[in-house]
Amino acid sequence: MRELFQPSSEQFNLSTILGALGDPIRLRMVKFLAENGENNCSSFDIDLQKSALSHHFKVLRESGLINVRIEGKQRFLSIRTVELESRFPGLLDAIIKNI
Amino acid sequence: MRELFQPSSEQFNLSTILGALGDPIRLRMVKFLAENGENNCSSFDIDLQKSALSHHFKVLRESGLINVRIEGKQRFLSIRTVELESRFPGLLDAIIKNI
DNA sequence: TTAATAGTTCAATAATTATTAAACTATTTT
DNA sequence: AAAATAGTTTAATAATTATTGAACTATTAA
Repeated sequence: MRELFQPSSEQFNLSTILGALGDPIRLRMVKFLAENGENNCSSFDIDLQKSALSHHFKVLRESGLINVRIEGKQRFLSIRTVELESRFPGLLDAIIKNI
Repeated sequence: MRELFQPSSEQFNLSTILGALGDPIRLRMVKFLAENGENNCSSFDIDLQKSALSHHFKVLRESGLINVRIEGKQRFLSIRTVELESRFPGLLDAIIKNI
């Protein structure tokens, strides 16, 4: 499987990040990760095909919002809390508190 | 001219608001209003036709981000700071500080 | 009262994004 | 080694959003 691109925090772009969250499904995904911490892709209770879920994970990942850790045949997703906080102080907190 | 719809703060929706800001042009518009306060539509230095600008103003307005005050033949736009703060505490500040 | 100004709206098209279904990759289990 | 699992990728289509240009509305100025 190919490398999964993840931007460095200097590459983060605010409107890209807001755009990624400007979708109810992706906002739900982030809310779930904020509440439950790192989880694999199958843990999300969202009624979409796996390829559509994968698409949304990709948008979140490429925006810089989530990290993907590969372990065996699973991918564990988590919010890039530290990098987001250092690049956009206070932003993620303000969003998560208001989801 | 028809009524310009503006949602009440109870009607605000987080992903709609984030989606409205998830566009570089609209983020620029909000940044301009944040820095310069209320301004009319022609004050924005953005290279788009007036109908396209009007479209972006509409997205911002319908999301609840901006207020439109009609005065003569001009429309004065401003950020709905108070209502946004009461509905999503800390959110707008965190975004504006990071634009 | 005609023309100019400041926008909005509409219809058509272009561009982007989302969804599906099938094929694919890598890993683990049997 | 074969089959199952956990996803990703690709190609096609559907749906949404953006842009243009022209027509429109309301107000003000000549």
